[in-house]
Amino acid sequence: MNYKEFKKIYASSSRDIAREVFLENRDSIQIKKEKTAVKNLEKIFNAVFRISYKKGFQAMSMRDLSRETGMSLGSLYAYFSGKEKLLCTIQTHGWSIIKTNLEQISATYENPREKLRAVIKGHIFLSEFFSPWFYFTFMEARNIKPSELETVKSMEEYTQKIVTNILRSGEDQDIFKPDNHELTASMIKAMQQEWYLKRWKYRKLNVSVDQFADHLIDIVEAFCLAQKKLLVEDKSCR
Amino acid sequence: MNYKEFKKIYASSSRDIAREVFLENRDSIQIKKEKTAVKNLEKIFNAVFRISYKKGFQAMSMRDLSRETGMSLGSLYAYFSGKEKLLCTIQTHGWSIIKTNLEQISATYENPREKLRAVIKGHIFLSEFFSPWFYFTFMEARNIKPSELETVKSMEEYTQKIVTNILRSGEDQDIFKPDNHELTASMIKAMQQEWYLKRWKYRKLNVSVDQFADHLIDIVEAFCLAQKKLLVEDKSCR
DNA sequence: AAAAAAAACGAACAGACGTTCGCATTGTTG
DNA sequence: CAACAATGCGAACGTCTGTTCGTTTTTTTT
Repeated sequence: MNYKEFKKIYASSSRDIAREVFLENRDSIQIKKEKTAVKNLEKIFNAVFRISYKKGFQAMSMRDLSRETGMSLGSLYAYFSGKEKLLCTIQTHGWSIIKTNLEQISATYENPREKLRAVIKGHIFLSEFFSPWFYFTFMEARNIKPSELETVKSMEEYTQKIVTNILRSGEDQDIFKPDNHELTASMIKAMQQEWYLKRWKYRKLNVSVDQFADHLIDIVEAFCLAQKKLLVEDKSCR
Repeated sequence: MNYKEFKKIYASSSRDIAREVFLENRDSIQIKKEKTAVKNLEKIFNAVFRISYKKGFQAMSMRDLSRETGMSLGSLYAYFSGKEKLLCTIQTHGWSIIKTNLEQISATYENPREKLRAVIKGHIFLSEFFSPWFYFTFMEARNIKPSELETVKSMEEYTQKIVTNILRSGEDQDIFKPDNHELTASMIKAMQQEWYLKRWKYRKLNVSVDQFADHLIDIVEAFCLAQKKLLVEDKSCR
């Protein structure tokens, strides 16, 4: 599967995401009409991402946000009870996007090698598709208050566990070689994060998301596959 | 080389770093006596790192810094002309630490395989030793003003180029297999960064810096070494 | 088109921010 | 132990912050 095919299957617009957030927070949002609320939520999120990317969420003032969205200060507070709540909503929903999609992808495949490929690629393609959400979720994580922070950290551990488990079950079937799979999973995650944290670099290098994902999989398989399988190139599930 | 040996060779205290910063900025610092200045600079840097780690540099107020250092607001401004200057000084010196040490390590070895190992390990050991500097340099990079930002970005490219060049010269000597070395170097860097960005995770997993570095080198060599060399384990330069 | 509901507005407020500066304290020199 | 320089101090200033709320504008309903 390449990114183009991926997009066809998992297509969902930023409008769709805004609608999800609206339905989840209907009680705390003062706007009744779905159409109005969704339209403005979308505007708000995009503005937050644009400003935060440049100077960070803390440095973004509500007046910045008002200017960028074209909405007044008063209006903004009809959509969120405060700046803190806004941050928290984006964080929570960001993780929910990652979790939901990754679980679905993981459940689709049985064979560990295929599964590993699918999950690695899936994560990268997701981060490409929801780039601002991923970037924001990572970079602004430390700004949320301690009570919510535990939720976020457990999410982080959860997504890593998915990869660890694949490696472990692959080892049981003699497809992957034995090793410290927690550590390997961490490394994989670090390389996946690279894609959305340093996107500007790869645009400059003219590296496509497909190239990046394939390269990462090559590295992982060169290390993880049991030796005897190493020289037998399996192009079938590429 | 392991971390313990590394520390012996490259030992320098946070006091030493403070002295370097003092000597570099003697004209903009109002304090004349080296002993006083260095002592307080050290206090200031440590306080900045502690606070910034928790809530970020932007969110740190000068009153926070005053409280954490035990110095008055007025005193702080004798050491730095302003908050912006403080950020800039730490950023600049952080990169200088990385660059200077990495160049020295790189120059020590000739053989590409040894050189690659030394540079990878060196970077990780450096980041362990100067952990707050590395973390701060990465996480607060986007807060510096655009004019200085180019300097920082070129530093980033420079340190990556060191690895790219090793891979290239290794390919010429048939030690490494041909590939997109820029991309591989990026991946290596991403994994190196993982160590100082997520240090809490590895403390929890009980993974030592030596284990981490060795694991990373195993991954890199499994992928980079030319096939015929792959099964011949070379323990000599571990 | 009148009445009611929903949404948008932005001046105003209290508090926190970075920075300054006149004065107090400490350390050094003759 | 004066005299002086060096350093430390924190109240005070203007600006910017997040947030509120009475009002106006827009949309929907009658």
